[in-house]
Amino acid sequence: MVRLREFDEEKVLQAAMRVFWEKGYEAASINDLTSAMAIQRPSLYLAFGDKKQLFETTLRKYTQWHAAGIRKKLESNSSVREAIRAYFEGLVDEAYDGEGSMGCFCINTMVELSPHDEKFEIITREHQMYLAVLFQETIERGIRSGELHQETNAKALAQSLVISLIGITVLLKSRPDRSFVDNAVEVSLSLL
Amino acid sequence: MVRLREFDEEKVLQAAMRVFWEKGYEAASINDLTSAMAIQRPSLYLAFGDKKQLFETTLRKYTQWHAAGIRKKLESNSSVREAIRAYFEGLVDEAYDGEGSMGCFCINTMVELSPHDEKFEIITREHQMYLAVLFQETIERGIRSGELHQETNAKALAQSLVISLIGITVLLKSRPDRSFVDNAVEVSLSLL
DNA sequence: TGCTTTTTGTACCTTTTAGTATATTATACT
DNA sequence: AGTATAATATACTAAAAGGTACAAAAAGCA
Repeated sequence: MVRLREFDEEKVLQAAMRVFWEKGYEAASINDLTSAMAIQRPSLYLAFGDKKQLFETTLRKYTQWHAAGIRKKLESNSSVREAIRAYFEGLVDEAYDGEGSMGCFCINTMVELSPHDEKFEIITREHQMYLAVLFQETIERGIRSGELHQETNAKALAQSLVISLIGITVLLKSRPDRSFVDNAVEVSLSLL
Repeated sequence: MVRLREFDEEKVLQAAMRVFWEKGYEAASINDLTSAMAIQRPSLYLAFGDKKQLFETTLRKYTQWHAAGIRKKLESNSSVREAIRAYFEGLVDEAYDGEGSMGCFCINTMVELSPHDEKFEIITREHQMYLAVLFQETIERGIRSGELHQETNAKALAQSLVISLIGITVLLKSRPDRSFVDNAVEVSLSLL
């Protein structure tokens, strides 16, 4: 029965994600969203619920996409050191190439919403924990292959890398001298 | 000549700072501010300019206060390792003692405003650079005293500590298991 | 073809937003 | 004491916010 959606749900959600990612939850207005999504206001409410629900949907999409991207990059290099180095250096390169990067939607949400909304506290925490597991598995692979010392504390090291990742991503927003970030990356990698 | 202010500028600025610190720039309304400051709306505009100007004033106050606090803590212990450890552990303790901590106003601003407003990009960048200098001076003191190796790269290490500080402060907003943060602190301190 | 059902577009609602006009009050100086 | 001056309080404005009512439109099925 009946009339079907005229828009591609996947595409409009991606447009909404981009708006929330760039502006944050509060600063993104419904008008910003409907413009970017190219749908009418009632269609938004009908298809995705209110602003908070739409935000949650886009954030969940983001965390899945983000985690998959990191996993792929970490698995793409047989050398664990090189894989992790490439990931960190890629982040930095992106930030200093032309227009700069957009940072991390999940980190933005941790700062803006997690302290005031338990739902987002949980979503963001679980994402960071998942990233830590990805790093840990990568480090354990390096231990098995003999690339890293047998006594390496994979879990603690992985958690420390997640902390560095967050710190770098946030600091990049203030556009510091590249050497600042390069040094920090080098020190972090020296732990491996 | 004439009628004098009925309010203590220092106190009301502190109240405003607290509002912006807790809620962020967008989510803090003028009503929130005037309530917390216990002044009337036109008094706010007359004394402090518009919302953005007031925000900037409170942020500058914050960075001064924050830097002075860190400096004092780092100088308060003759052992450099112990001073830095105490600082990081104090942060974590605060976050897990009862109601949790409020994070860092400057970091919040880096995430919310720096990407969209050059003025805040500069203020937040300079604050982080200043913190890095404070850590660097502390590390150099440790090198001079013989507590740290002569070959220690004080600058790079200090910058890495600032990155860790940011990462920990942000991650704490998602209330992760304490062991996560404890491990990351331990790894960071192992670099000293 | 016509009926049912869901999406769409227009227009609207209420509340809240940042910011201000104005009149009143209180003080310091003449 | 009276006057000039600045801060206060009340009340307001215009714009924008999030959200919705309702009628028109479109598609599957009888």
